[in-house]
Amino acid sequence: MKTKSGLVCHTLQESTPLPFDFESTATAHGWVMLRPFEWHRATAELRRIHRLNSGNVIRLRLKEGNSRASSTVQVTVETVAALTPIEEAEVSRIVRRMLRLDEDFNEFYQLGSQLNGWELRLRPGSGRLLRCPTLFEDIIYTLCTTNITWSGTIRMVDQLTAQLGEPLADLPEWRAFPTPEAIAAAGTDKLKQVIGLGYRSTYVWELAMAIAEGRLDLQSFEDPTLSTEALYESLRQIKGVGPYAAATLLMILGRYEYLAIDTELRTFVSKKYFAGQPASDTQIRSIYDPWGRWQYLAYWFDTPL
DNA sequence: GTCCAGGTCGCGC
DNA sequence: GCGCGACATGGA
Repeated sequence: MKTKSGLVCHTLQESTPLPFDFESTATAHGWVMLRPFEWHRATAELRRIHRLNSGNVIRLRLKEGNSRASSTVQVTVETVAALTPIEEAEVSRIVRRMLRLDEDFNEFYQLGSQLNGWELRLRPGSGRLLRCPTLFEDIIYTLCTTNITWSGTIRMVDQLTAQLGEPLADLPEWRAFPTPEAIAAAGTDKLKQVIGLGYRSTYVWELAMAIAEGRLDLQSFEDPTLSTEALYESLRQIKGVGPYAAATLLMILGRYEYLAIDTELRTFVSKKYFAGQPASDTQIRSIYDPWGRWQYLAYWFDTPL
Protein backbone atom coordinates (compact mmCIF):
# COMPACT_ATOMS: atom_id res chain seq x y z
CA MET A 1 0.00 0.00 0.00
CA LYS A 2 1.27 3.46 -0.90
CA THR A 3 0.69 6.54 1.21
CA LYS A 4 0.26 10.08 -0.10
CA SER A 5 3.92 10.88 0.19
CA GLY A 6 4.85 7.82 -1.84
CA LEU A 7 5.94 5.81 1.17
CA VAL A 8 5.32 2.10 1.54
CA CYS A 9 2.88 1.26 4.31
CA HIS A 10 3.11 -1.98 6.25
CA THR A 11 0.89 -3.19 9.09
CA LEU A 12 1.49 -5.74 11.81
CA GLN A 13 -0.06 -6.65 15.15
CA GLU A 14 1.60 -7.04 18.52
CA SER A 15 -0.18 -9.05 21.16
CA THR A 16 -0.46 -7.43 24.57
CA PRO A 17 -0.87 -8.85 28.04
CA LEU A 18 -4.23 -8.49 29.76
CA PRO A 19 -5.38 -6.16 31.10
CA PHE A 20 -3.74 -3.54 28.89
CA ASP A 21 -4.59 0.15 28.54
CA PHE A 22 -3.02 1.53 25.38
CA GLU A 23 -3.81 5.20 25.88
CA SER A 24 -2.59 5.24 29.48
CA THR A 25 0.59 3.45 28.44
CA ALA A 26 1.27 5.97 25.70
CA THR A 27 0.39 9.15 27.58
CA ALA A 28 0.83 8.65 31.36
CA HIS A 29 4.44 9.79 31.18
CA GLY A 30 5.91 13.01 29.79
CA TRP A 31 8.07 11.23 27.22
CA VAL A 32 5.13 11.30 24.80
CA MET A 33 5.56 15.09 24.60
CA LEU A 34 9.19 14.79 23.51
CA ARG A 35 10.10 14.55 19.83
CA PRO A 36 10.09 12.47 17.80
CA PHE A 37 7.22 11.05 19.85
CA GLU A 38 3.83 12.50 19.00
CA TRP A 39 0.40 11.74 20.37
CA HIS A 40 -2.20 12.14 17.66
CA ARG A 41 -5.33 12.83 19.61
CA ALA A 42 -7.89 12.55 16.81
CA THR A 43 -6.95 8.94 16.08
CA ALA A 44 -5.53 8.06 19.52
CA GLU A 45 -2.27 7.13 17.83
CA LEU A 46 1.23 7.16 19.20
CA ARG A 47 3.70 8.11 16.49
CA ARG A 48 7.47 8.15 16.34
CA ILE A 49 10.07 8.42 13.60
CA HIS A 50 12.81 5.85 14.12
CA ARG A 51 16.05 4.87 12.47
CA LEU A 52 16.44 1.10 12.30
CA ASN A 53 19.81 -0.57 12.74
CA SER A 54 19.89 -1.07 8.97
CA GLY A 55 19.89 2.71 8.57
CA ASN A 56 16.35 2.75 7.20
CA VAL A 57 14.26 5.51 8.72
CA ILE A 58 10.62 4.62 9.39
CA ARG A 59 7.55 6.25 10.81
CA LEU A 60 5.69 4.15 13.36
CA ARG A 61 2.02 4.62 14.11
CA LEU A 62 0.70 2.64 17.05
CA LYS A 63 -2.93 2.32 18.02
CA GLU A 64 -5.17 0.01 19.93
CA GLY A 65 -6.02 -3.11 17.96
CA ASN A 66 -9.67 -3.83 17.28
CA SER A 67 -9.62 -7.57 17.68
CA ARG A 68 -12.25 -8.81 20.13
CA ALA A 69 -10.70 -12.16 20.94
CA SER A 70 -7.34 -10.86 22.15
CA SER A 71 -5.72 -7.56 22.98
CA THR A 72 -3.35 -6.19 20.35
CA VAL A 73 -1.57 -3.07 19.29
CA GLN A 74 -1.83 -2.25 15.62
CA VAL A 75 1.52 -1.16 14.25
CA THR A 76 1.71 0.75 10.99
CA VAL A 77 5.14 1.28 9.49
CA GLU A 78 5.70 3.87 6.80
CA THR A 79 9.02 3.81 4.97
CA VAL A 80 10.59 4.01 1.53
CA ALA A 81 10.83 0.26 0.85
CA ALA A 82 9.33 -2.97 2.15
CA LEU A 83 10.79 -4.14 5.45
CA THR A 84 13.20 -7.07 5.50
CA PRO A 85 12.42 -9.86 7.98
CA ILE A 86 15.25 -8.59 10.19
CA GLU A 87 13.81 -5.07 10.15
CA GLU A 88 10.35 -6.39 10.92
CA ALA A 89 11.72 -8.26 13.93
CA GLU A 90 13.39 -5.04 15.10
CA VAL A 91 10.11 -3.13 14.77
CA SER A 92 8.39 -5.76 16.88
CA ARG A 93 11.17 -5.57 19.50
CA ILE A 94 11.12 -1.78 19.83
CA VAL A 95 7.31 -1.63 19.99
CA ARG A 96 7.33 -4.16 22.82
CA ARG A 97 10.04 -2.17 24.59
CA MET A 98 8.30 1.19 24.21
CA LEU A 99 4.99 -0.14 25.54
CA ARG A 100 6.51 -2.61 28.04
CA LEU A 101 4.46 -5.44 26.59
CA ASP A 102 6.59 -8.04 28.34
CA GLU A 103 6.48 -6.55 31.84
CA ASP A 104 4.26 -8.08 34.50
CA PHE A 105 2.35 -5.63 36.69
CA ASN A 106 0.11 -8.10 38.51
CA GLU A 107 1.99 -7.83 41.79
CA PHE A 108 1.60 -4.04 41.63
CA TYR A 109 -2.14 -4.30 41.03
CA GLN A 110 -2.49 -6.82 43.84
CA LEU A 111 -0.58 -4.63 46.25
CA GLY A 112 -2.84 -1.76 45.25
CA SER A 113 -5.93 -3.73 46.20
CA GLN A 114 -4.42 -4.85 49.51
CA LEU A 115 -3.05 -1.57 50.84
CA ASN A 116 -5.61 0.49 52.73
CA GLY A 117 -6.06 4.20 52.32
CA TRP A 118 -4.50 4.49 48.89
CA GLU A 119 -6.32 5.85 45.85
CA LEU A 120 -4.13 5.78 42.77
CA ARG A 121 -5.05 7.14 39.35
CA LEU A 122 -5.08 3.65 37.91
CA ARG A 123 -7.44 1.98 35.50
CA PRO A 124 -7.22 -1.71 34.70
CA GLY A 125 -4.16 -2.19 32.51
CA SER A 126 -2.48 1.11 33.29
CA GLY A 127 0.78 1.47 35.18
CA ARG A 128 3.02 1.12 32.16
CA LEU A 129 5.15 4.19 31.42
CA LEU A 130 6.31 4.88 27.88
CA ARG A 131 9.94 4.28 26.97
CA CYS A 132 12.05 5.15 23.94
CA PRO A 133 13.01 2.46 21.45
CA THR A 134 16.53 2.47 22.93
CA LEU A 135 18.03 3.10 26.37
CA PHE A 136 20.41 5.63 24.81
CA GLU A 137 17.47 7.83 23.87
CA ASP A 138 15.95 7.41 27.34
CA ILE A 139 19.23 8.53 28.95
CA ILE A 140 19.48 11.64 26.76
CA TYR A 141 15.84 12.49 27.51
CA THR A 142 16.56 12.08 31.21
CA LEU A 143 19.67 14.29 31.10
CA CYS A 144 17.47 16.90 29.44
CA THR A 145 15.09 16.88 32.42
CA THR A 146 17.74 17.80 34.99
CA ASN A 147 17.84 21.30 36.46
CA ILE A 148 15.50 22.79 33.88
CA THR A 149 11.81 23.45 33.40
CA TRP A 150 9.70 21.01 31.41
CA SER A 151 9.38 23.54 28.58
CA GLY A 152 13.18 23.61 28.45
CA THR A 153 13.29 19.81 28.20
CA ILE A 154 10.85 19.89 25.30
CA ARG A 155 12.92 22.57 23.57
CA MET A 156 16.26 20.77 23.95
CA VAL A 157 14.97 17.40 22.75
CA ASP A 158 13.17 19.12 19.90
CA GLN A 159 16.38 20.82 18.78
CA LEU A 160 18.40 17.61 19.05
CA THR A 161 15.94 15.89 16.75
CA ALA A 162 15.41 18.78 14.34
CA GLN A 163 19.12 19.58 13.94
CA LEU A 164 20.81 16.20 14.21
CA GLY A 165 18.14 13.61 13.45
CA GLU A 166 18.03 11.77 10.16
CA PRO A 167 14.96 12.54 8.02
CA LEU A 168 12.66 9.95 6.50
CA ALA A 169 13.06 10.17 2.72
CA ASP A 170 12.88 13.84 1.69
CA LEU A 171 10.63 14.86 4.58
CA PRO A 172 12.58 17.30 6.76
CA GLU A 173 9.77 17.39 9.30
CA TRP A 174 10.01 13.65 9.89
CA ARG A 175 13.29 13.14 11.69
CA ALA A 176 14.42 10.29 13.91
CA PHE A 177 16.12 10.92 17.22
CA PRO A 178 19.83 11.37 16.47
CA THR A 179 22.19 8.42 16.75
CA PRO A 180 25.13 8.43 19.19
CA GLU A 181 27.38 8.91 16.16
CA ALA A 182 25.50 12.02 15.02
CA ILE A 183 25.61 13.57 18.50
CA ALA A 184 29.29 12.68 18.88
CA ALA A 185 30.07 14.23 15.50
CA ALA A 186 28.23 17.44 16.39
CA GLY A 187 30.72 18.29 19.14
CA THR A 188 30.19 20.08 22.45
CA ASP A 189 30.21 23.63 21.05
CA LYS A 190 27.36 22.95 18.67
CA LEU A 191 25.44 21.01 21.31
CA LYS A 192 25.81 23.88 23.74
CA GLN A 193 25.23 26.86 21.48
CA VAL A 194 23.08 25.65 18.61
CA ILE A 195 21.06 22.88 20.24
CA GLY A 196 20.89 24.83 23.49
CA LEU A 197 21.90 22.05 25.87
CA GLY A 198 23.89 24.47 28.04
CA TYR A 199 26.33 22.80 30.41
CA ARG A 200 24.64 19.43 29.76
CA SER A 201 26.33 19.37 26.36
CA THR A 202 29.45 17.80 27.89
CA TYR A 203 27.45 14.99 29.50
CA VAL A 204 25.45 14.29 26.36
CA TRP A 205 28.54 14.38 24.16
CA GLU A 206 30.61 12.14 26.43
CA LEU A 207 27.85 9.53 26.55
CA ALA A 208 27.41 9.63 22.78
CA MET A 209 31.18 9.31 22.27
CA ALA A 210 31.49 6.37 24.66
CA ILE A 211 28.78 4.50 22.77
CA ALA A 212 29.96 5.51 19.30
CA GLU A 213 33.48 4.33 20.15
CA GLY A 214 32.25 1.09 21.65
CA ARG A 215 33.56 1.85 25.14
CA LEU A 216 30.08 1.61 26.64
CA ASP A 217 27.56 -1.11 25.85
CA LEU A 218 24.11 -0.14 27.10
CA GLN A 219 22.76 -3.61 26.38
CA SER A 220 24.41 -4.75 29.60
CA PHE A 221 22.03 -2.48 31.55
CA GLU A 222 19.06 -4.54 30.39
CA ASP A 223 20.32 -7.68 32.14
CA PRO A 224 17.50 -8.92 34.41
CA THR A 225 19.91 -10.88 36.61
CA LEU A 226 21.64 -7.69 37.77
CA SER A 227 20.60 -6.45 41.19
CA THR A 228 18.89 -3.08 41.24
CA GLU A 229 21.63 -1.74 43.52
CA ALA A 230 24.34 -2.80 41.06
CA LEU A 231 22.40 -1.26 38.21
CA TYR A 232 21.99 1.97 40.16
CA GLU A 233 25.75 2.15 40.73
CA SER A 234 26.43 1.49 37.04
CA LEU A 235 24.03 4.24 35.99
CA ARG A 236 25.70 6.65 38.42
CA GLN A 237 28.99 6.10 36.57
CA ILE A 238 27.53 8.02 33.61
CA LYS A 239 28.53 11.68 33.96
CA GLY A 240 25.45 13.80 34.56
CA VAL A 241 23.46 10.94 36.06
CA GLY A 242 22.96 11.63 39.75
CA PRO A 243 20.48 10.12 42.23
CA TYR A 244 17.41 11.57 40.51
CA ALA A 245 18.43 10.56 36.97
CA ALA A 246 19.57 7.09 38.08
CA ALA A 247 16.22 6.44 39.80
CA THR A 248 14.40 7.69 36.71
CA LEU A 249 16.41 5.33 34.52
CA LEU A 250 15.78 2.43 36.88
CA MET A 251 12.09 3.11 36.29
CA ILE A 252 12.79 3.03 32.56
CA LEU A 253 14.44 -0.35 33.09
CA GLY A 254 11.36 -1.68 34.89
CA ARG A 255 12.69 -1.34 38.42
CA TYR A 256 10.44 0.81 40.55
CA GLU A 257 11.88 0.54 44.07
CA TYR A 258 13.78 3.86 44.02
CA LEU A 259 12.00 7.21 44.11
CA ALA A 260 13.37 9.86 41.76
CA ILE A 261 13.32 12.72 44.25
CA ASP A 262 13.24 16.06 42.45
CA THR A 263 11.59 19.42 43.09
CA GLU A 264 8.36 18.17 41.52
CA LEU A 265 8.10 15.17 43.84
CA ARG A 266 9.17 17.26 46.85
CA THR A 267 6.45 19.82 46.20
CA PHE A 268 3.81 17.13 45.66
CA VAL A 269 4.64 15.14 48.80
CA SER A 270 5.05 18.25 50.92
CA LYS A 271 1.61 19.52 49.86
CA LYS A 272 -0.24 16.25 50.15
CA TYR A 273 1.36 14.67 53.21
CA PHE A 274 3.11 17.42 55.20
CA ALA A 275 0.63 20.31 55.10
CA GLY A 276 2.94 22.26 52.81
CA GLN A 277 5.92 21.97 55.15
CA PRO A 278 9.24 20.85 53.63
CA ALA A 279 9.94 17.14 54.04
CA SER A 280 13.28 15.38 54.27
CA ASP A 281 14.24 12.57 51.90
CA THR A 282 13.71 10.09 54.73
CA GLN A 283 10.23 11.44 55.40
CA ILE A 284 9.40 11.34 51.69
CA ARG A 285 10.57 7.74 51.37
CA SER A 286 8.58 6.68 54.41
CA ILE A 287 5.38 7.75 52.62
CA TYR A 288 5.81 5.34 49.73
CA ASP A 289 7.68 2.65 51.67
CA PRO A 290 4.60 0.35 51.91
CA TRP A 291 4.80 -0.08 48.15
CA GLY A 292 8.14 -1.87 48.35
CA ARG A 293 9.53 -2.46 44.91
CA TRP A 294 6.66 -0.53 43.32
CA GLN A 295 7.31 2.84 45.01
CA TYR A 296 8.05 4.82 41.88
CA LEU A 297 4.71 3.88 40.34
CA ALA A 298 2.86 4.55 43.59
CA TYR A 299 4.19 8.11 43.50
CA TRP A 300 3.63 8.50 39.78
CA PHE A 301 -0.02 7.51 39.97
CA ASP A 302 -0.67 9.04 43.38
CA THR A 303 -3.71 11.32 43.39
CA PRO A 304 -3.21 15.03 44.07
CA LEU A 305 -4.85 16.38 47.20
C1' DG B 1 17.69 42.94 37.00
C1' DT B 2 17.07 38.46 39.94
C1' DC B 3 15.63 33.92 40.77
C1' DC B 4 15.20 29.27 39.69
C1' DA B 5 14.05 25.14 37.12
C1' DG B 6 11.40 17.46 37.40
C1' DG B 7 20.20 18.26 39.54
C1' DT B 8 24.96 17.10 39.36
C1' DC B 9 29.85 17.76 39.84
C1' DG B 10 34.03 18.65 42.16
C1' DC B 11 35.90 20.53 45.83
C1' DG B 12 37.11 21.17 50.81
C1' DC B 13 36.39 19.57 55.29
C1' DG C 1 30.16 11.06 54.20
C1' DC C 2 28.23 16.17 53.98
C1' DG C 3 27.87 21.15 52.62
C1' DC C 4 28.72 24.44 49.17
C1' DG C 5 29.24 27.12 44.82
C1' DA C 6 29.27 26.71 39.86
C1' DC C 7 26.98 25.50 35.86
C1' DA C 8 23.97 27.31 30.51
C1' DT C 9 19.77 28.70 29.28
C1' DG C 10 15.22 30.78 29.17
C1' DG C 11 10.95 31.86 31.45
C1' DA C 12 8.52 34.04 35.45
